[in-house]
Amino acid sequence: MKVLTKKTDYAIRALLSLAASKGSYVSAKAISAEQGIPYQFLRGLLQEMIRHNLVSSKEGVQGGFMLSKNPDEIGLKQLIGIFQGKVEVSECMFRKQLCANRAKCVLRHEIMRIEQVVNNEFDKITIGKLQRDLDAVNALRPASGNVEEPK
Amino acid sequence: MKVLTKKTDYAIRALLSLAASKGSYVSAKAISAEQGIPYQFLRGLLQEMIRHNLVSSKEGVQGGFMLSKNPDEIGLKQLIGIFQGKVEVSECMFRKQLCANRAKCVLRHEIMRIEQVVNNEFDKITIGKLQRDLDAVNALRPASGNVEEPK
DNA sequence: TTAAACTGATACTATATTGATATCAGATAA
DNA sequence: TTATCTGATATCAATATAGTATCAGTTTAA
Repeated sequence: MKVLTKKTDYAIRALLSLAASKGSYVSAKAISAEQGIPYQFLRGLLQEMIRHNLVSSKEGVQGGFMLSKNPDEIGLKQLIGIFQGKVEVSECMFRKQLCANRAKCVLRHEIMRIEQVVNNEFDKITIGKLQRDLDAVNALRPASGNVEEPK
Repeated sequence: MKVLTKKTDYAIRALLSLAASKGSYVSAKAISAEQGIPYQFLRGLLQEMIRHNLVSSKEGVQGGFMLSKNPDEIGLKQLIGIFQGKVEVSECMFRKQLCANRAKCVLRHEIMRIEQVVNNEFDKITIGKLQRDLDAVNALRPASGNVEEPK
């Protein structure tokens, strides 16, 4: 059971790159190189994030992408929602009718509680928070800089 | 992001059927009919659960399956582990080397906390607990019995 | 004024996972 | 001795995931 797919993972990293270059446009090519994300794949993710108003873009030379929100307003809950679909227990929940099986409904009740907890936690993890955590880590081990990419 | 796949869902229901017939063997056919689970699919799940010592079987006429553990000792955490793989953040976690990207590691730290919370919660939900919840529900609305299966 | 550096949009492909079906061999009870 | 079961596999379709390719259009700067 993978919690984060590549899409979400890459999206987070891309947003961290944008957050680090606050105020200026960063090209997909630059993000791709910096974060090791397949270029065309990344482009798709960026387009998706434009559609959700997380980033804005500028075409042409010197163009690229920029955050269109405060990093603290971009939470993992939303990103997971965009790239992996809303966290849900099972399809059963979307049927407007009573579950065919009572057991499932009992289960559902239990799990919806967990669902809420998980969503709350994911919501608390924002790009802003990750950025600060990242800075803290880098401050502790300044020698490694941002290289040290193991092959 | 689906929390429970059909496999886990079906497995839970099958175990509830077995828990309800404590002490006697229940055939896959009976479970299949009772819970609306595709017969051969269910058989596979039951075999898998035998391998994990959750149920035992008896071949031949009047044969079937039986719980080989106390219902309170079968938790969702284990079932999810069996049918969906252990809850994990991303593949990155299994690499014995440092993550290529620092951000991912920061993220990982955050998410491992959630992972723990989720696992603890899932562990608390056992077949025994669901069975009791189910009984409580049925006691409240005895009129509906165990029919009322919407087509 | 045009070439290079960009994004927008979309179509496509490969692989893995999920959900499900089919078949045959062997055990067991009536 | 046959109908009712499980054991063990093999196969398959649908969907999701991950990644690639292409072409059109925009913008800057030489």
